[in-house]
Amino acid sequence: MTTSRPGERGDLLDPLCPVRQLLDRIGTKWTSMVVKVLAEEAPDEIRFAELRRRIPGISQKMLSVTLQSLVRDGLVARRVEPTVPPAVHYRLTELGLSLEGPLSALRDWAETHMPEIDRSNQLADEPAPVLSPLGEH
Amino acid sequence: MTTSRPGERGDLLDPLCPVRQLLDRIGTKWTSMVVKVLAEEAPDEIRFAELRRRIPGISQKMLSVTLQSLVRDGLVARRVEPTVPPAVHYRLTELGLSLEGPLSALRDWAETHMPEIDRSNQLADEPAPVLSPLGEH
DNA sequence: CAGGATCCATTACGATACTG
DNA sequence: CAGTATCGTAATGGATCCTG
Repeated sequence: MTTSRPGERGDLLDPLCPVRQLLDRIGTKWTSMVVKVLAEEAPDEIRFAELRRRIPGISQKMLSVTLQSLVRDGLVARRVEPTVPPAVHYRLTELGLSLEGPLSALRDWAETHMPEIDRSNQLADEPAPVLSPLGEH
Repeated sequence: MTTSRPGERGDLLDPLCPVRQLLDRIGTKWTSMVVKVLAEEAPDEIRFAELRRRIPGISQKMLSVTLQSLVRDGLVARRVEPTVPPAVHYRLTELGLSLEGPLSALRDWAETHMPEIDRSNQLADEPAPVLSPLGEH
């Protein structure tokens, strides 16, 4: 997301507190939604195409790279059935499941309070309020 | 972060679930750390320079834009003492404080489990393991 | 089916210099 | 002191085309 990862160079002086590292992973555009679907709608396993269907707007490529990242981080397990064509199944690992707690807490907060944040932004966008509105008749 | 904000165009078709919107804000590089310092080390208010001192590595500019974003979102309040030179104080709003709960839960998870994620990545980096290690003597 | 490879637009971030 | 302005770079994400 914001701190480098592919380059792997340049973050030599970063504090890199753990939460920052974590946000660099789950903060990418589709990750939180992929985890959510895996947690809430995939009791057992789910296939690539089915997962994609449940995430409106995600492209094949983005789902692919998002899943690869999650697999690499050990949050998601990938199982290939060597048929032709292949069938690939994904599920949360125990580690991934353990993340669901804090993550759903954040989701709840967001659902409750994002409207307030939106309102705050709207206020900031409006032209500066007139102190004594004499100009209006 | 990942979904547009300045452009404000192009996200016409995004699902934009609340948690995504939230992560776009708190997921930027310095935001979580600024909130943390405000929550844990600034019982009342804290000034710009003092805040900066508590966040090693942040530049003047990045602290500035991060704070502006937080103020605009209504998570942080800004108070200016009109002296010369000016003294500007920041503190979390109630909304910002209410975010601290979920956020610290995420922090705790990160401190506990990031090492596992790191190990998982190291495993992924190593050359593929030999199935029957006969080549080693 | 489940990706990989390319190309391209936008953005986030950093470094530096300047100001009321 | 607390910013703003400008510039350059790297990286994210989208669209499109190709394949075992």
